[in-house]
Amino acid sequence: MRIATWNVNSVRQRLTPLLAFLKETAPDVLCLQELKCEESAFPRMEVEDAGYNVILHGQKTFNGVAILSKHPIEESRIGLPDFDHEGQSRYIEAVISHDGGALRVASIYAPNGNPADTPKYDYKLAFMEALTRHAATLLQLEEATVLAGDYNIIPEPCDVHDPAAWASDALFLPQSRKAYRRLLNLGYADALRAVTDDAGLYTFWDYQAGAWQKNKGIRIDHLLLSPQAADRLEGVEIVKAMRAGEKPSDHVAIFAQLG
DNA sequence: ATGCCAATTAAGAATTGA
Repeated sequence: MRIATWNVNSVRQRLTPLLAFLKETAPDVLCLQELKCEESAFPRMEVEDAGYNVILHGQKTFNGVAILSKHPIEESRIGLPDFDHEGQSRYIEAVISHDGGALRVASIYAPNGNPADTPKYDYKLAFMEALTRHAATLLQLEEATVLAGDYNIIPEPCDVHDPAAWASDALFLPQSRKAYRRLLNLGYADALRAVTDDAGLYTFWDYQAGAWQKNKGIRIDHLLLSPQAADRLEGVEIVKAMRAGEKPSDHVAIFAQLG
């Protein structure tokens, strides 16, 4: 069972790379973020023709999340409980059935939060609080669960090319990192950190200032695994080559393989 | 310190992103 997450930065702009990705890597489940379109504009036919079931929560212009699955989608929820999302489509969750088992998967697009001295940062922290509450509830189900997506948080200094340059950024502020740790401390494993301590493993490179060419990246796309999922973890792969493709997203996909 | 680039909306430039 291979689960991937990818911030596509507009699913319509990224349709060709998306279909190529599905064909070449054949994920069992793919979580997408930043669709940047309403459901009616989502390329449903193309994705279904590629062999995927799809559920999504779209929104005009901004945000938007989806779950694509080769396997049946049994149940789903849109939005976090007890959270006023202010019209922003950032959370969708589904149960995927496969080989007689089940896997719960969430596709998450956490707020950026910049500039940090504005209500945008308050919203980021409020979202993380609501996500943490819900993640705690999900743990009580004692299921294999994967909380995947763009968390917009750099967990540790080893996850950013130049920690000092990001010190006052909403993605790397102590309160942001603390919110991420709080989520892990519930009992979730950061899939990448379960398999390696290596520094410099990034999932995002800015379009600007030659960030990709200079490898000035950050790690902000994460797969969080419940204990039942973490016990099945066999490997993690960041698909770095996607960033060098034609019309790339500024994010690349990351896979977790579960046995 | 700021822009650098990309996408959206909508018809030029503003907003958002990270």
